Amino acid sequence: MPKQLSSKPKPQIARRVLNRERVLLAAIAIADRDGIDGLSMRKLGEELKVEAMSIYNYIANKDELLDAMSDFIVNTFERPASNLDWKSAMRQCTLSAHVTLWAHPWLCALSMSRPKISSASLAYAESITGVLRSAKFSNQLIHHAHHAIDNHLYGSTLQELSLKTGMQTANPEINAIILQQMVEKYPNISHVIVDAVHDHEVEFEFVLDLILNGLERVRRKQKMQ
Amino acid sequence: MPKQLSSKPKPQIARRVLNRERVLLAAIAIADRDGIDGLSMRKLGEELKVEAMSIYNYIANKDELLDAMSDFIVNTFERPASNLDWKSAMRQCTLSAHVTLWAHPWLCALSMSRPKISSASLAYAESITGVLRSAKFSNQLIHHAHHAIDNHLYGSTLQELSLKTGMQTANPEINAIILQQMVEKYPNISHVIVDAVHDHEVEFEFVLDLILNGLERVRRKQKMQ
DNA sequence: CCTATGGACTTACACTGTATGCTTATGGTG
DNA sequence: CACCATAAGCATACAGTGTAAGTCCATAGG
Repeated sequence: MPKQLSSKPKPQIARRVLNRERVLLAAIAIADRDGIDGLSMRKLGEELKVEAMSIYNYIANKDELLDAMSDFIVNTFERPASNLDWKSAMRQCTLSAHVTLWAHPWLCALSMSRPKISSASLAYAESITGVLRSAKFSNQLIHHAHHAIDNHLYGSTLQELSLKTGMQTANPEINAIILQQMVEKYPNISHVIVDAVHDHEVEFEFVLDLILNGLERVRRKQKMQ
Repeated sequence: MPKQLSSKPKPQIARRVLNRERVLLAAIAIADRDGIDGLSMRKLGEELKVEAMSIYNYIANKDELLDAMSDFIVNTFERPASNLDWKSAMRQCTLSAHVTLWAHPWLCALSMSRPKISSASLAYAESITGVLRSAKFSNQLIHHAHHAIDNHLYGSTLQELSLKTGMQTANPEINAIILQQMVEKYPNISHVIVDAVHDHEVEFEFVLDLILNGLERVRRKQKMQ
């Protein structure tokens, strides 16, 4: 029975120094800085100037925290523009997501290794599905297209990232020795590797266009029937 | 100063109950059965009827063990047949690898999250590169093709697997509620999802063919110039 | 002012990988 | 045959992990 008619503005509760968003942002900051393996509950507590166990007032367990972190980033993905044709729209938002994934190198492995039926992923999928429906894709083809693009986005980026850290870790001296042995053991690779351009972005866009063009071709064939 | 001229046949050493292969096979068996998270050094020791620390006489550390496990499986990948055209050969060996990856659900995430410059991966890459060179792919296109196919193989399979375990974990009752909410929140997805066929194998082959056909098209265009 | 509440803290437990040092069975040598 | 260096396997220990359970106390509501 509220005494005042005014809606309670702040149900402020005792000594609230933490909140879910602060926890989330700190966790993401640590993961960005030290990698996902560097994120432990104790370290997160330290960052928040709080004991590790206090965090459990805002999250059920670490898995839920990881899910929430993923969702937080996925929600920032650029949505496909509605004023473009389907291919340009998909191309643009996928390249944008690609950049975002590079900014949070832990996200790829996390999203791929756990089932993503999160609301964030669904919301993003919903917007994509909308674009493809507008372009008169068949339902089956929408399903295939979504799978193909989504997989390329996460899969390729993950491989790029793990290759990057592999290069950083590797000893250049040892690398030289390996390269020497390569020529003997792997003549085909050696032959190809010298004059092929290695650029993540070019590579990513090439395969993306391969997929998009292929889908467009199937779409047109279906419309004729 | 060897007394005998005969080459020492067996430098057999004291009380050898373990060897690297036995360790590897046991580790793979555990990972297949209990998942990669279920594989701990103590559990592996138990399986081998040995104390955990004894295993370290055969591997440097757990990371090396994981690498060796991956290599072991990758070495069993079916190589592309040399008597087929490049597309059929690639299609066949990729589908075969797909089956192998399903048999060892831990392998995908492992291979993708660590840099794979292992000799096993290189050997497989070498055979693929050979096929593409025979088909007169340009060096740049070989690089793109390898990336595209490899990524589809590992990426798609990983997504399939994580979705599978997601389904197994999920409560069917809760699933029904979610489906109800879906119709309201995600009309596009709901519309599409009902009459699209969900079959990993079909899906996988569709995107694979999308990529292979796209590559063939680029190849032909390059040959004309 | 008093008290119920809930957020932060403390402690503790079962795990993990692995460094270190010990024990003991064995093959090679005198 | 006796010895012993060697290394395979063992036992212990440590720092780290996630988190269950219980304590303490600042604050908001009556």
